Amino acid sequence: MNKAAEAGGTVGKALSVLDIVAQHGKPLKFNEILEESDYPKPTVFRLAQTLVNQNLLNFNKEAGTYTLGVRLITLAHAAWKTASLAPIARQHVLDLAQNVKEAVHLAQLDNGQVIFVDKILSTNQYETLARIGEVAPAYCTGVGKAMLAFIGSKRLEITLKQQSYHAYTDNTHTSPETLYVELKEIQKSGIAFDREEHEKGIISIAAPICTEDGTLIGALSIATSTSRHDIKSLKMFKSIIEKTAQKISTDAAAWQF
Amino acid sequence: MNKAAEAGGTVGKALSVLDIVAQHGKPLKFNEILEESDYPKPTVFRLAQTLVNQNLLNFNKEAGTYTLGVRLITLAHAAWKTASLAPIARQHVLDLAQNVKEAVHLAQLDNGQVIFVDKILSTNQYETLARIGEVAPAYCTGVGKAMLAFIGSKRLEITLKQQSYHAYTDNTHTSPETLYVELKEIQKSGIAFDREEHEKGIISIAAPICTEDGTLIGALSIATSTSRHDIKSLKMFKSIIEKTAQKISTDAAAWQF
DNA sequence: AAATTAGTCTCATATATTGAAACTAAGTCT
DNA sequence: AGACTTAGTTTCAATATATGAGACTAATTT
Repeated sequence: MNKAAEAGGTVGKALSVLDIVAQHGKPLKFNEILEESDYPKPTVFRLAQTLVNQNLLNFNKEAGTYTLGVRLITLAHAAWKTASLAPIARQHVLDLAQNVKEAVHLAQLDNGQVIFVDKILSTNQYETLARIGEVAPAYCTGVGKAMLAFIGSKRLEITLKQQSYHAYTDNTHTSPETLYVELKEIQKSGIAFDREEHEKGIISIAAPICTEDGTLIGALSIATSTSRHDIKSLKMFKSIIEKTAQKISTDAAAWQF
Repeated sequence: MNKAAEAGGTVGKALSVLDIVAQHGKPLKFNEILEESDYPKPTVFRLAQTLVNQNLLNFNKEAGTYTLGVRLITLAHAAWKTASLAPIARQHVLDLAQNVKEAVHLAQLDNGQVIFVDKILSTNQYETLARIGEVAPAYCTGVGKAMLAFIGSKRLEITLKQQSYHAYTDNTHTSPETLYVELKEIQKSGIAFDREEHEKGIISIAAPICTEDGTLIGALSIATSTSRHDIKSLKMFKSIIEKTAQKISTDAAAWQF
């Protein structure tokens, strides 16, 4: 289950421990970490110690629990600023959100997973902050499918295998085959839809963001609820979302990507 | 210069490379990393490779440059959600910002440094996002001094030594001695001020956030510019900022901290 | 074409990591 | 209480891993 953990190095093992803590999202006792880990007790113990020394993990002496360390937040700030599309795209994402008065999401692909690098919500503009960095599956989200469609055939082949095809709703793709058919359509139309595939009641329209030479760098979506829109009315946004994606693309090119 | 890098382990060395990339905030060539690093060429090379394998670094094959990897953003999201005060304090921070119509900052202390875990700006509510995770020195910021004053004497002693005492402005403390005198006052009053010590024209009033039993967990500040306020008028906010800190403290206690 | 520089690879050596087992500390049960 | 279970920590010899001087290659520069 730990994605990149099979790597031999010590660093990989340490990160697998970090992942375990991250995935649970709550303070974990040593034993809980141990059970999830593939490594023997003393090894995990030392790995945890190392991570604590490095401020990547935090050890609460009273409760005897581990949580993620604040150093990660510092690192991520730098990552977000330099390695993500977000700072470049920000103004365009804001403009789009203002324009359509709906939630706008900016995402990138990492290891077959969707990572949201920016989110602007229409109703409560503050909620946004809490959700940057969230991950979602690629095969059942608008941004995910938009990116898969333009990822290139070799990488797509690998990525299709990485997906879990869990049926979140009745509309979720449960096999690479049906997904592949839809991706072909998306390649033609340049636009992807999420038809309540990840969450009942939530739909979205998404467009890929590519560089001049066609390299995929991210995706953009307008997400809303079935109470306010349906797929038909989302199609109205096709033109504006494509234009925004285009603007982000040119800005990204200017700023060496 | 690399804080926790002297640790013997491989993980520490790898992180020191990560830090180098993070600190520069731009794509770095191998050689640039090498020059900053204390380790010999092949070692740094392999460390970088490992980090790329782990998705902590990103290697741009065309440009031959390294940037931070998106995996950090995912990790940080988890860290922010579980290990920082921000999600617990959020509503109170928002309320305070609405109330005073000035920027409100929420910070924690890590290794003698201030880390901003939440920021709400009065004017442009969007700018906030870009700055979470930013770090600042403790000895010349409102939140920093508020935290130092309540950190406890043994930890204070260590932390005072970690500060650089660089004179950002004419008002910056340049020695532990004068700083210590002010910290004593802050302990009495329970409130700290930034008198343009970090940046000319920027002042703030800050309050520590402690648990029931007096353990420091963070700090809160209202920051503004000298064009809108002076220290005297900032004192108006003493009561409201203390009340907010108190509310956050009780909420934090309820949610096991 | 020669010289310089940046980046990658090799391999004997040194070192850090490993994990079975033993141990301590802290609960649980009878 | 004392015996029993479980969680957390330490030891230490065996071993796998990381190390880095130097060699090599690729790409620039002179």
